[in-house]
Amino acid sequence: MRQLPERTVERLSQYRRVLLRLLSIKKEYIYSHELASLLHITAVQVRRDIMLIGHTGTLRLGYKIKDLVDLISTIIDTPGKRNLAIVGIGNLGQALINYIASNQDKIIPVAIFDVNEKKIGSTFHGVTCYSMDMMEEIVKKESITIALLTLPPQFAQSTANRLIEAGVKGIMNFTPTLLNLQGAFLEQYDMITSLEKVAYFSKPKFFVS
Amino acid sequence: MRQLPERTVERLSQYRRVLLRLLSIKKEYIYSHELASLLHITAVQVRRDIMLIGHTGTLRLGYKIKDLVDLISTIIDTPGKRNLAIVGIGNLGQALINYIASNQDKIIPVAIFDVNEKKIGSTFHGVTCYSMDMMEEIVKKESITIALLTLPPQFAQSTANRLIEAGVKGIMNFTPTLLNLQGAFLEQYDMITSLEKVAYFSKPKFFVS
DNA sequence: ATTTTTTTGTTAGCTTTATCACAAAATCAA
DNA sequence: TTGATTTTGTGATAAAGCTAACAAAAAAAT
Repeated sequence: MRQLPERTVERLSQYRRVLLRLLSIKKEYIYSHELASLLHITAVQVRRDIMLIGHTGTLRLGYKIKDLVDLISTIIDTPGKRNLAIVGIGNLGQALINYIASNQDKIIPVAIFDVNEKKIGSTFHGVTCYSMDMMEEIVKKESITIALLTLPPQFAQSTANRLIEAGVKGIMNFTPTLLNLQGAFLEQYDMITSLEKVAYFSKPKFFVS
Repeated sequence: MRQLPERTVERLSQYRRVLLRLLSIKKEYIYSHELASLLHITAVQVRRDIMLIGHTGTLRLGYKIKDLVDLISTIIDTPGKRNLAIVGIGNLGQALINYIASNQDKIIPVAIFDVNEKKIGSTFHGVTCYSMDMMEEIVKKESITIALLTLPPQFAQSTANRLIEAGVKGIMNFTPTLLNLQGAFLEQYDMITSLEKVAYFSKPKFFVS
Protein backbone atom coordinates (compact mmCIF):
# COMPACT_ATOMS: atom_id res chain seq x y z
CA MET A 1 0.00 0.00 0.00
CA ARG A 2 1.13 3.51 -0.77
CA GLN A 3 2.14 5.74 2.18
CA LEU A 4 -1.02 7.16 3.72
CA PRO A 5 -1.73 10.87 4.23
CA GLU A 6 -0.63 12.16 7.63
CA ARG A 7 -4.13 13.17 8.56
CA THR A 8 -5.48 9.78 7.69
CA VAL A 9 -2.91 8.09 9.91
CA GLU A 10 -3.89 10.39 12.77
CA ARG A 11 -7.53 9.53 12.32
CA LEU A 12 -6.82 5.80 12.04
CA SER A 13 -5.20 5.99 15.45
CA GLN A 14 -8.31 7.67 16.81
CA TYR A 15 -10.70 5.30 15.06
CA ARG A 16 -8.91 2.38 16.62
CA ARG A 17 -9.09 3.79 20.11
CA VAL A 18 -12.80 4.50 19.81
CA LEU A 19 -13.47 1.12 18.20
CA LEU A 20 -11.61 -0.80 20.88
CA ARG A 21 -13.83 0.80 23.45
CA LEU A 22 -16.92 -0.23 21.49
CA LEU A 23 -15.62 -3.77 21.05
CA SER A 24 -15.19 -4.03 24.80
CA ILE A 25 -18.90 -3.31 25.23
CA LYS A 26 -19.71 -5.99 22.64
CA LYS A 27 -20.71 -3.77 19.74
CA GLU A 28 -20.04 -5.68 16.51
CA TYR A 29 -20.78 -3.39 13.60
CA ILE A 30 -20.61 0.36 13.10
CA TYR A 31 -21.88 2.74 10.41
CA SER A 32 -19.67 5.38 8.95
CA HIS A 33 -21.91 8.10 10.34
CA GLU A 34 -21.73 6.66 13.86
CA LEU A 35 -17.95 6.58 13.84
CA ALA A 36 -17.95 10.03 12.30
CA SER A 37 -20.10 11.48 15.00
CA LEU A 38 -17.89 10.02 17.71
CA LEU A 39 -14.94 11.90 16.22
CA HIS A 40 -16.98 14.97 15.28
CA ILE A 41 -16.08 14.63 11.64
CA THR A 42 -18.10 13.75 8.55
CA ALA A 43 -19.17 10.28 7.44
CA VAL A 44 -17.58 10.79 4.03
CA GLN A 45 -14.26 11.41 5.70
CA VAL A 46 -14.56 8.13 7.55
CA ARG A 47 -15.54 6.20 4.44
CA ARG A 48 -12.72 7.73 2.47
CA ASP A 49 -10.13 6.83 5.12
CA ILE A 50 -11.46 3.29 5.24
CA MET A 51 -11.35 3.13 1.49
CA LEU A 52 -7.73 4.27 1.53
CA ILE A 53 -6.71 1.36 3.71
CA GLY A 54 -8.56 -1.02 1.42
CA HIS A 55 -11.20 -2.18 3.83
CA THR A 56 -14.74 -2.67 2.72
CA GLY A 57 -17.93 -2.64 4.75
CA THR A 58 -21.22 -4.40 4.34
CA LEU A 59 -24.04 -2.48 2.78
CA ARG A 60 -26.76 -1.70 5.32
CA LEU A 61 -24.73 -3.27 8.11
CA GLY A 62 -21.71 -1.04 8.21
CA TYR A 63 -18.18 -2.05 9.11
CA LYS A 64 -17.30 -5.05 11.25
CA ILE A 65 -15.48 -3.45 14.16
CA LYS A 66 -13.17 -6.37 14.89
CA ASP A 67 -11.95 -6.56 11.28
CA LEU A 68 -11.46 -2.84 11.07
CA VAL A 69 -9.44 -2.74 14.29
CA ASP A 70 -7.27 -5.61 13.08
CA LEU A 71 -6.65 -3.98 9.73
CA ILE A 72 -5.80 -0.61 11.26
CA SER A 73 -3.40 -2.41 13.57
CA THR A 74 -1.59 -4.23 10.79
CA ILE A 75 -1.23 -0.89 9.02
CA ILE A 76 -0.14 1.50 11.71
CA ASP A 77 1.70 -0.82 14.06
CA THR A 78 5.04 -2.36 13.40
CA PRO A 79 4.88 -6.16 13.76
CA GLY A 80 6.10 -6.69 17.29
CA LYS A 81 6.90 -3.77 19.54
CA ARG A 82 8.83 -0.53 19.20
CA ASN A 83 11.18 0.60 21.91
CA LEU A 84 11.21 4.19 23.09
CA ALA A 85 13.58 6.42 25.04
CA ILE A 86 12.83 9.61 26.92
CA VAL A 87 15.60 12.16 27.11
CA GLY A 88 15.15 14.51 30.05
CA ILE A 89 12.96 13.35 32.90
CA GLY A 90 11.58 16.56 34.38
CA ASN A 91 7.93 17.23 35.06
CA LEU A 92 6.96 16.81 31.43
CA GLY A 93 9.04 13.69 30.87
CA GLN A 94 7.39 12.08 33.88
CA ALA A 95 3.92 13.02 32.72
CA LEU A 96 4.63 11.52 29.32
CA ILE A 97 6.13 8.25 30.51
CA ASN A 98 3.17 7.59 32.80
CA TYR A 99 0.74 8.42 30.08
CA ILE A 100 2.42 6.35 27.40
CA ALA A 101 2.95 3.34 29.61
CA SER A 102 -0.70 3.35 30.68
CA ASN A 103 -2.43 4.06 27.41
CA GLN A 104 -1.04 1.73 24.79
CA ASP A 105 1.19 -1.32 24.59
CA LYS A 106 2.97 -1.39 21.24
CA ILE A 107 5.47 1.37 21.96
CA ILE A 108 7.42 0.54 25.08
CA PRO A 109 9.48 3.00 27.12
CA VAL A 110 12.71 1.12 27.82
CA ALA A 111 15.19 3.82 28.79
CA ILE A 112 15.42 7.31 30.22
CA PHE A 113 18.41 9.61 29.96
CA ASP A 114 19.16 12.63 32.13
CA VAL A 115 22.09 14.66 33.39
CA ASN A 116 20.85 14.91 36.96
CA GLU A 117 23.04 12.71 39.18
CA LYS A 118 20.17 12.16 41.60
CA LYS A 119 17.96 10.72 38.89
CA ILE A 120 20.54 8.50 37.24
CA GLY A 121 20.12 4.94 38.48
CA SER A 122 16.58 5.43 39.74
CA THR A 123 13.47 4.30 37.89
CA PHE A 124 10.34 6.08 36.69
CA HIS A 125 7.29 3.95 36.06
CA GLY A 126 9.66 1.00 36.18
CA VAL A 127 12.07 2.37 33.59
CA THR A 128 15.72 3.01 34.46
CA CYS A 129 17.30 6.42 34.09
CA TYR A 130 20.82 6.38 32.60
CA SER A 131 23.51 8.99 32.23
CA MET A 132 23.60 10.82 28.93
CA ASP A 133 26.99 9.23 28.23
CA MET A 134 25.32 5.86 27.91
CA MET A 135 22.93 7.01 25.20
CA GLU A 136 24.53 5.48 22.12
CA GLU A 137 25.26 2.24 23.89
CA ILE A 138 21.75 1.75 25.31
CA VAL A 139 19.98 2.87 22.14
CA LYS A 140 21.83 0.21 20.20
CA LYS A 141 21.58 -2.51 22.85
CA GLU A 142 17.83 -1.97 23.36
CA SER A 143 17.06 -1.36 19.67
CA ILE A 144 15.42 1.96 20.48
CA THR A 145 13.83 3.52 17.39
CA ILE A 146 11.70 6.30 18.87
CA ALA A 147 12.81 9.10 21.20
CA LEU A 148 11.05 11.87 23.10
CA LEU A 149 12.99 15.05 23.75
CA THR A 150 11.96 16.80 26.96
CA LEU A 151 15.27 18.37 27.85
CA PRO A 152 16.50 21.98 27.86
CA PRO A 153 16.18 23.46 24.35
CA GLN A 154 19.85 24.21 23.89
CA PHE A 155 20.68 20.50 23.96
CA ALA A 156 17.90 19.39 21.64
CA GLN A 157 19.74 19.54 18.31
CA SER A 158 22.92 17.83 19.41
CA THR A 159 20.98 15.15 21.27
CA ALA A 160 18.81 14.51 18.23
CA ASN A 161 21.92 14.10 16.09
CA ARG A 162 23.39 11.60 18.50
CA LEU A 163 20.14 9.63 18.67
CA ILE A 164 19.79 9.40 14.92
CA GLU A 165 23.41 8.41 14.56
CA ALA A 166 22.75 5.62 17.05
CA GLY A 167 19.76 4.32 15.10
CA VAL A 168 16.64 6.26 16.17
CA LYS A 169 14.11 6.65 13.34
CA GLY A 170 11.43 8.88 14.88
CA ILE A 171 11.74 11.86 17.20
CA MET A 172 9.11 13.76 19.12
CA ASN A 173 10.49 17.10 20.11
CA PHE A 174 8.77 18.88 22.99
CA THR A 175 11.34 21.65 23.21
CA PRO A 176 10.83 24.90 21.30
CA THR A 177 14.04 24.34 19.34
CA LEU A 178 13.42 24.03 15.62
CA LEU A 179 15.30 20.90 14.68
CA ASN A 180 17.02 20.07 11.47
CA LEU A 181 16.96 16.33 10.98
CA GLN A 182 18.17 13.99 8.31
CA GLY A 183 17.17 10.38 8.29
CA ALA A 184 14.41 10.40 10.89
CA PHE A 185 10.76 11.42 11.06
CA LEU A 186 10.22 14.48 13.23
CA GLU A 187 7.09 15.41 15.15
CA GLN A 188 7.33 18.78 16.80
CA TYR A 189 5.08 19.94 19.60
CA ASP A 190 5.54 23.56 20.42
CA MET A 191 3.40 24.46 23.39
CA ILE A 192 3.88 28.21 23.14
CA THR A 193 3.03 28.37 19.45
CA SER A 194 0.01 26.25 20.11
CA LEU A 195 -1.07 28.52 22.95
CA GLU A 196 -0.54 31.66 20.91
CA LYS A 197 -2.60 30.14 18.13
CA VAL A 198 -5.47 29.50 20.51
CA ALA A 199 -5.17 33.06 21.79
CA TYR A 200 -5.33 34.41 18.25
CA PHE A 201 -8.30 32.37 17.07
CA SER A 202 -10.21 32.92 20.28
CA LYS A 203 -9.54 36.64 20.38
CA PRO A 204 -12.72 38.54 21.26
CA LYS A 205 -14.19 39.80 17.94
CA PHE A 206 -13.92 43.19 19.45
CA PHE A 207 -10.16 43.21 18.95
CA VAL A 208 -9.97 41.79 15.44
CA SER A 209 -8.77 44.58 13.19
CA MET B 1 -7.33 42.26 7.91
CA ARG B 2 -8.97 38.97 7.02
CA GLN B 3 -8.48 36.01 9.38
CA LEU B 4 -5.08 34.48 8.71
CA PRO B 5 -4.49 30.83 7.82
CA GLU B 6 -3.82 28.62 10.85
CA ARG B 7 -0.42 27.65 9.57
CA THR B 8 0.56 31.24 9.04
CA VAL B 9 -0.41 32.10 12.61
CA GLU B 10 1.71 29.22 13.88
CA ARG B 11 4.68 30.41 11.88
CA LEU B 12 4.21 34.03 12.98
CA SER B 13 4.52 32.85 16.56
CA GLN B 14 7.76 31.10 15.67
CA TYR B 15 9.10 33.99 13.62
CA ARG B 16 8.58 36.28 16.58
CA ARG B 17 10.39 34.01 18.97
CA VAL B 18 13.37 33.69 16.66
CA LEU B 19 13.39 37.40 15.86
CA LEU B 20 13.29 38.43 19.51
CA ARG B 21 16.39 36.39 20.09
CA LEU B 22 18.12 38.07 17.16
CA LEU B 23 17.05 41.52 18.37
CA SER B 24 18.61 40.77 21.73
CA ILE B 25 21.95 40.22 20.02
CA LYS B 26 21.54 43.51 18.15
CA LYS B 27 20.75 42.21 14.69
CA GLU B 28 18.68 44.84 12.88
CA TYR B 29 17.67 43.43 9.52
CA ILE B 30 16.98 39.95 8.24
CA TYR B 31 16.53 38.45 4.77
CA SER B 32 13.68 36.11 4.02
CA HIS B 33 16.11 33.31 3.31
CA GLU B 34 17.85 33.75 6.66
CA LEU B 35 14.60 33.58 8.59
CA ALA B 36 13.55 30.64 6.44
CA SER B 37 16.68 28.70 7.17
CA LEU B 38 16.26 29.25 10.91
CA LEU B 39 12.84 27.61 10.71
CA HIS B 40 13.86 25.05 8.10
CA ILE B 41 11.26 26.27 5.64
CA THR B 42 11.49 28.07 2.29
CA ALA B 43 12.13 31.76 1.74
CA VAL B 44 8.99 32.09 -0.37
CA GLN B 45 6.93 30.81 2.51
CA VAL B 46 8.40 33.48 4.75
CA ARG B 47 7.79 36.24 2.21
CA ARG B 48 4.24 35.09 1.59
CA ASP B 49 3.46 35.07 5.32
CA ILE B 50 4.92 38.54 5.69
CA MET B 51 2.93 39.68 2.69
CA LEU B 52 -0.24 38.30 4.27
CA ILE B 53 0.21 40.46 7.34
CA GLY B 54 0.81 43.47 5.13
CA HIS B 55 4.39 44.13 6.06
CA THR B 56 6.91 45.15 3.49
CA GLY B 57 10.65 44.80 3.52
CA THR B 58 13.41 46.83 1.97
CA LEU B 59 14.89 45.61 -1.24
CA ARG B 60 18.44 44.40 -0.74
CA LEU B 61 18.25 45.03 3.00
CA GLY B 62 15.56 42.63 4.03
CA TYR B 63 13.05 43.12 6.84
CA LYS B 64 13.60 45.40 9.80
CA ILE B 65 13.40 42.99 12.70
CA LYS B 66 12.01 45.46 15.21
CA ASP B 67 9.14 46.49 12.93
CA LEU B 68 8.34 42.92 12.05
CA VAL B 69 8.22 41.86 15.69
CA ASP B 70 5.96 44.78 16.54
CA LEU B 71 3.61 44.05 13.70
CA ILE B 72 3.40 40.34 14.51
CA SER B 73 2.65 41.32 18.09
CA THR B 74 -0.19 43.65 17.18
CA ILE B 75 -1.64 40.89 15.06
CA ILE B 76 -1.38 37.80 17.21
CA ASP B 77 -1.60 39.30 20.66
CA THR B 78 -4.71 40.72 22.19
CA PRO B 79 -4.12 44.29 23.40
CA GLY B 80 -3.39 43.79 27.09
CA LYS B 81 -3.17 40.33 28.57
CA ARG B 82 -5.23 37.17 28.40
CA ASN B 83 -5.99 35.20 31.53
CA LEU B 84 -5.67 31.44 31.58
CA ALA B 85 -6.91 28.62 33.80
CA ILE B 86 -5.54 25.12 34.16
CA VAL B 87 -8.01 22.41 35.03
CA GLY B 88 -6.31 19.43 36.63
CA ILE B 89 -2.91 19.96 38.19
CA GLY B 90 -1.22 16.57 37.90
CA ASN B 91 2.22 16.02 36.46
CA LEU B 92 1.27 17.44 33.08
CA GLY B 93 -0.58 20.45 34.47
CA GLN B 94 2.46 21.34 36.55
CA ALA B 95 4.80 20.96 33.59
CA LEU B 96 2.59 23.26 31.54
CA ILE B 97 2.12 25.98 34.12
CA ASN B 98 5.87 26.24 34.70
CA TYR B 99 6.55 26.31 31.02
CA ILE B 100 3.90 28.88 30.18
CA ALA B 101 4.76 31.18 33.05
CA SER B 102 8.45 31.15 32.10
CA ASN B 103 8.26 31.43 28.36
CA GLN B 104 5.91 34.27 27.48
CA ASP B 105 4.11 37.07 29.22
CA LYS B 106 0.90 37.89 27.39
CA ILE B 107 -1.08 34.87 28.51
CA ILE B 108 -1.15 34.71 32.28
CA PRO B 109 -2.08 31.67 34.35
CA VAL B 110 -4.38 33.08 37.06
CA ALA B 111 -6.23 30.04 38.38
CA ILE B 112 -5.95 26.29 38.77
CA PHE B 113 -8.84 23.92 39.46
CA ASP B 114 -8.60 20.41 40.84
CA VAL B 115 -10.64 17.91 42.83
CA ASN B 116 -7.79 16.84 45.09
CA GLU B 117 -8.42 18.23 48.58
CA LYS B 118 -4.70 18.35 49.29
CA LYS B 119 -4.05 20.58 46.33
CA ILE B 120 -6.95 22.96 46.83
CA GLY B 121 -5.72 26.10 48.55
CA SER B 122 -2.06 25.56 47.69
CA THR B 123 -0.22 27.35 44.92
CA PHE B 124 1.75 26.18 41.89
CA HIS B 125 4.21 28.60 40.39
CA GLY B 126 2.45 31.25 42.44
CA VAL B 127 -1.05 30.43 41.16
CA THR B 128 -3.79 29.31 43.54
CA CYS B 129 -5.59 26.01 43.14
CA TYR B 130 -9.36 26.19 43.69
CA SER B 131 -12.04 23.57 44.05
CA MET B 132 -13.91 22.65 40.88
CA ASP B 133 -17.08 24.10 42.40
CA MET B 134 -15.58 27.57 42.17
CA MET B 135 -14.93 27.33 38.45
CA GLU B 136 -17.76 29.48 37.10
CA GLU B 137 -17.27 32.11 39.77
CA ILE B 138 -13.50 32.46 39.31
CA VAL B 139 -13.63 32.32 35.51
CA LYS B 140 -16.01 35.27 35.54
CA LYS B 141 -14.27 37.20 38.30
CA GLU B 142 -10.83 36.83 36.72
CA SER B 143 -12.05 37.23 33.13
CA ILE B 144 -10.46 33.96 32.11
CA THR B 145 -10.74 33.37 28.36
CA ILE B 146 -8.36 30.46 27.79
CA ALA B 147 -8.35 27.10 29.54
CA LEU B 148 -6.07 24.07 29.53
CA LEU B 149 -7.63 20.69 30.20
CA THR B 150 -5.26 18.25 31.89
CA LEU B 151 -7.77 16.26 33.88
CA PRO B 152 -9.07 12.68 33.57
CA PRO B 153 -10.65 12.19 30.14
CA GLN B 154 -14.12 11.31 31.37
CA PHE B 155 -14.55 14.81 32.80
CA ALA B 156 -13.24 16.69 29.78
CA GLN B 157 -16.50 17.28 27.89
CA SER B 158 -18.57 18.40 30.86
CA THR B 159 -15.79 20.65 32.13
CA ALA B 160 -15.39 22.20 28.69
CA ASN B 161 -19.12 22.92 28.58
CA ARG B 162 -19.02 24.62 31.96
CA LEU B 163 -15.99 26.69 30.99
CA ILE B 164 -17.54 27.92 27.77
CA GLU B 165 -20.79 28.70 29.53
CA ALA B 166 -18.78 30.79 31.99
CA GLY B 167 -17.06 32.76 29.22
CA VAL B 168 -13.99 30.86 28.06
CA LYS B 169 -13.22 31.38 24.34
CA GLY B 170 -10.31 29.03 23.70
CA ILE B 171 -9.62 25.54 25.01
CA MET B 172 -6.50 23.41 24.78
CA ASN B 173 -7.44 19.82 25.41
CA PHE B 174 -4.63 17.50 26.48
CA THR B 175 -6.94 14.59 27.23
CA PRO B 176 -7.67 11.97 24.55
CA THR B 177 -11.39 12.80 24.69
CA LEU B 178 -12.67 14.10 21.39
CA LEU B 179 -14.55 17.23 22.35
CA ASN B 180 -17.58 18.73 20.74
CA LEU B 181 -17.52 22.47 21.31
CA GLN B 182 -19.75 25.31 20.31
CA GLY B 183 -18.66 28.87 20.74
CA ALA B 184 -14.99 28.40 21.49
CA PHE B 185 -11.83 27.62 19.54
CA LEU B 186 -10.47 24.15 20.27
CA GLU B 187 -6.90 22.98 20.07
CA GLN B 188 -6.50 19.30 20.66
CA TYR B 189 -3.24 17.64 21.56
CA ASP B 190 -3.48 13.90 21.54
CA MET B 191 -0.21 12.40 22.70
CA ILE B 192 -1.02 8.81 21.75
CA THR B 193 -2.16 9.69 18.25
CA SER B 194 0.94 11.77 17.82
CA LEU B 195 3.13 8.93 19.03
CA GLU B 196 1.42 6.39 16.79
CA LYS B 197 1.90 8.73 13.87
CA VAL B 198 5.64 8.93 14.55
CA ALA B 199 5.76 5.14 14.84
CA TYR B 200 4.01 4.77 11.49
CA PHE B 201 6.12 7.25 9.57
CA SER B 202 9.35 6.02 11.11
CA LYS B 203 8.57 2.37 10.55
CA PRO B 204 11.63 0.55 9.21
CA LYS B 205 11.19 0.28 5.40
CA PHE B 206 11.45 -3.41 5.91
CA PHE B 207 7.94 -3.54 7.33
CA VAL B 208 6.12 -1.23 4.92
CA SER B 209 3.77 -3.43 2.94
C1' DA C 1 -43.58 -6.86 -7.13
C1' DT C 2 -42.56 -2.24 -6.91
C1' DT C 3 -41.10 1.69 -4.59
C1' DT C 4 -38.67 3.88 -0.95
C1' DT C 5 -35.03 4.07 2.29
C1' DT C 6 -30.53 3.31 3.88
C1' DT C 7 -25.79 2.90 3.51
C1' DT C 8 -21.40 2.00 1.13
C1' DG C 9 -17.88 3.33 -2.42
C1' DT C 10 -16.04 6.61 -5.44
C1' DT C 11 -15.56 10.38 -8.74
C1' DA C 12 -15.22 15.09 -9.35
C1' DG C 13 -14.66 19.35 -7.47
C1' DC C 14 -13.51 22.58 -3.87
C1' DT C 15 -10.56 24.76 -0.19
C1' DT C 16 -6.45 25.41 1.96
C1' DT C 17 -1.66 25.45 1.93
C1' DA C 18 2.78 25.49 -0.35
C1' DT C 19 5.76 26.24 -4.31
C1' DC C 20 7.31 27.99 -8.87
C1' DA C 21 8.54 31.45 -11.69
C1' DC C 22 9.37 35.88 -12.70
C1' DA C 23 8.89 41.10 -12.70
C1' DA C 24 10.68 45.08 -10.31
C1' DA C 25 13.92 47.55 -8.01
C1' DA C 26 18.14 48.34 -5.56
C1' DT C 27 23.00 47.63 -5.42
C1' DC C 28 27.34 46.16 -7.09
C1' DA C 29 30.94 45.30 -10.60
C1' DA C 30 33.28 46.40 -14.64
C1' DT D 1 27.16 53.80 -17.94
C1' DT D 2 25.97 49.13 -18.72
C1' DG D 3 25.28 44.70 -17.24
C1' DA D 4 25.13 41.29 -13.53
C1' DT D 5 23.46 40.18 -9.01
C1' DT D 6 20.56 40.18 -5.17
C1' DT D 7 16.33 40.33 -2.92
C1' DT D 8 11.45 41.53 -2.42
C1' DG D 9 6.52 40.93 -3.89
C1' DT D 10 3.10 38.37 -6.21
C1' DG D 11 0.31 35.93 -9.87
C1' DA D 12 -0.05 31.35 -11.42
C1' DT D 13 0.28 26.61 -10.43
C1' DA D 14 0.59 22.45 -7.83
C1' DA D 15 -0.21 19.45 -3.91
C1' DA D 16 -2.73 18.01 0.07
C1' DG D 17 -6.84 17.50 2.26
C1' DC D 18 -11.85 17.69 2.51
C1' DT D 19 -16.71 17.61 0.83
C1' DA D 20 -20.64 17.18 -2.35
C1' DA D 21 -22.97 14.35 -5.09
C1' DC D 22 -24.47 10.34 -6.75
C1' DA D 23 -24.44 5.34 -8.45
C1' DA D 24 -25.09 0.76 -6.70
C1' DA D 25 -26.91 -2.47 -3.89
C1' DA D 26 -29.30 -4.26 -0.01
C1' DA D 27 -33.21 -4.06 2.96
C1' DA D 28 -37.64 -2.40 4.26
C1' DA D 29 -42.16 -0.72 3.27
C1' DT D 30 -46.23 -0.71 0.61
